[in-house]
Order: sequence, then structure tokens, then C-alpha cells
Amino acid sequence: MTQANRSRAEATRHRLTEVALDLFERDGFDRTTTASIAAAAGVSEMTFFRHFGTKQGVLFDDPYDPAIVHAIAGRREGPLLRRITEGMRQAWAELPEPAEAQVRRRIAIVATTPELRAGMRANMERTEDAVVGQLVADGSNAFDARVAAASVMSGVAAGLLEWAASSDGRLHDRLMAALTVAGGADRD
Amino acid sequence: MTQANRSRAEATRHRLTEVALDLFERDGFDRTTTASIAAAAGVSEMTFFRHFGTKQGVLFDDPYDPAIVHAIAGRREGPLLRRITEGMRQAWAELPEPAEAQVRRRIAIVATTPELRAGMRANMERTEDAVVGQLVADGSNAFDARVAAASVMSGVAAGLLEWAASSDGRLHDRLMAALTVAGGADRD
DNA sequence: TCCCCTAACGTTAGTGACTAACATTAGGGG
DNA sequence: CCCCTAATGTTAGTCACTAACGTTAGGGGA
Repeated sequence: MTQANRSRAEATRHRLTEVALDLFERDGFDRTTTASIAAAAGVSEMTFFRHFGTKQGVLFDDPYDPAIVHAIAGRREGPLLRRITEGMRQAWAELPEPAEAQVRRRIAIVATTPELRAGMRANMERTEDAVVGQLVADGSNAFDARVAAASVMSGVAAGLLEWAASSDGRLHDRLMAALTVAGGADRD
Repeated sequence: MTQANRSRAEATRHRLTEVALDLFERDGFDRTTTASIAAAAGVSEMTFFRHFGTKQGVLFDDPYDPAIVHAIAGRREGPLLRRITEGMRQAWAELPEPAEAQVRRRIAIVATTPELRAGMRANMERTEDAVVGQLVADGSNAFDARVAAASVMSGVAAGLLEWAASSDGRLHDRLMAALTVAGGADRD
């Protein structure tokens, strides 16, 4: 009852994503209109917006937060930067590795457009808020927690963008490297 | 020759900024149209866009970078995070303190709208690029430099947003606190 | 002081993202 | 197999932003 036709919506959504990625790669994000995406997927423009809200939405479709928050909870040793980066390491280890090609494809598109790079950061705000909430619950003051969480999130985002753009190395390695630097230690 | 009527343009620009800030504060950023800003300033809508390019542009009007880059140059001791935060401390000390009320007014507006928070980060990309350039020139690899610069810039941005939103403390103190946390050390 | 040149501004006509209100269809559950 | 409702369609807008071209105002050189 509450969710009849579940698969039809999912099919449309999947078709829209595929078509959108193709068009973004071929013509660039700016030169692709939402109308053309909808047309190529065989639906109306409204349907696109019902599924993704914004044109950028089709590129930012994650649900990671809970694992990260869980891995940070209770961790109370060392400076905030370390606690967050260590937590993210642990969360990453416990999560199933996502389809690397798929991820790279999306981030590569994001890397090419300033508007999208900003959007990526905006998208991480949700995760950032969750991290801040947990740190405050563990006794940190809100200001420090916010600054530390924002630092790490943006550091990681920057690392992912560099990875997707310069296409060297594996996702896992680059992520670990970014976490090391963002944690305050250098490598080499 | 090359710049007749310099003062007329500056006057218009100044009028637009004042009026825009007033309207943003009164009605919110989203509910203020560029048309209404232009009308209230007594010019056409086109003139607004000629001066600021985008609706957000009127809020992001800085020129800080050179001092920061200069303060980072040559600094080669310690991890990247420290070198950047220490450099920013030094740059801040050498620069004339900006009009605090003016700054707070703008950032307070930015803090209230997600779209603008993202825009603030996008706006710092220019400074971030400059910092990365200097670090690479000083021998760092590009990946680490990018991650570290992004971390610090976003940490600072987050700190400024918290400061303007919760209106406690002085700009200088909050900035220093943010730099401490973003540098990898905690306070208290 | 008085033109004159050009920066600054205006007008018009458009594109494209996004929204609201209401009508229609398709497909799974009873 | 029909019915109910999620999913989609239609229409008609608003608003940020752009391009091309026409108009004015005000400061510098005579």
C-alpha cells in the first residue's frame, strides 16, 4: 500500500542517473539541460526534479553518515582532528568498498566544474553536522567540534577531487593519504 | 582616458552593496530578487550584474590572498597543517584589522543560507589555490598540499560562520581559536 | 569653459533551473 | 481482475543570468 510501484520509480531513477552521467561526460555539466536529460530518459522534466530536486542532485546520492558517527562515538583520546580521521579510517574499513569506477566517474565530473565542487562541500554538510553532534555529545565545545569536522571533511573532499582528476592511485590509498594529512601528520 | 567616471561606478557599486545587505537582512537572501535590489538602488538589473556577476557576488568582495601566500613562503618546519595555520596567523597580524561590524554583518547573512555557505567555500578556492601554489613551490607534493590547504581554509570558514551566527567573542579571538584547532592542537 | 569620447548605464529578448496546482496513468495488492 | 494510489504528465508561471545593441553622462583635453 504505502509503496506500490516501487520498482517503476527505481527504474526511472536509475535510467535518469545513467543518462545524466553520459550527457555530463559528453557535453559538460553546464551545457547539459535538465530538459535534455529528461527527454533522453523518456520522461518529463518534472519527473527529473521529483527524483533529484536539483540538477546537481543526480550527482550527490550518498548515505554514509551513520557508520562514521558510530566510529567516532566514545573515542576520547587525542586532539579532535585525530579522533575524526581515525574514526573515518575505522568506518571505511567496516563498510563494503563501493564500486570504484562508479565513484570515480561521478567525482571526475564534479572536479571539472567549480559550481559542482562547491556543491560537493555543501553535500558534506549533513555528514559534518552528524560528526559535530557526536563530538558535542562526547563533551567537546561546539565551536572546536565544528572547526575540526569542517577541516577533515573538506580535506577528504579535496583529496577525492585530486584523485578523480589526476587518475593515479587507488581510491583506498588516496583516502588514507588524505586522512593522514588532514590529521596533522605528513607522509613522504 | 582608460578610466573616466571612476567615481560614478564606485558610487553605484557602493549603493548596490548597502541596499542589498539591507534587503537580505530584512527579507532573507532567497526572498530578495536582484530586480528589487536594482530598483532600490535606482539602477537597472543589468547594472547589478555588471558589477557583481552573480547575486552572491555582492557578499563576497575580498582581496586577501597575497599576504597569506607571502607569510607561508619559506616556512618549511613542521607538518603542512601547522605551516599554513602559522602563516595565516602571521598574515593576520600584519594586515590592518578590517571593520569588524561590516564583516560580521556579511557573514551573518551567509550563515543563514546553505546556498551561501557553499558559496563562501567556493570563494575561498582562489586563496586555497594560491596557498597550494606556494607550498608546491616550496617542495611539497600537490596532493598533500591540496588536502592541507582545503582543511585549513574550511576550518577557518566554519569558525567564522560560528562566530557570526552565535555572536559571542571577538573576531580576532575566534579566528585564533579556529587556527589552533585546524592546526591539529586542541585548546582548553 | 566647452565639446567629445568613452565608460557607465539602459532596453529588449531571450535561456534555463526550478516551483505550484491540478490532471492523468500505470501497475501491484486485495 | 479491478481498484487505489504512487508515479508521472501538463501548464503556467518566477527568477537568475546572458547577449546584442542603443543611450547618456561626466571628466579630460582644447
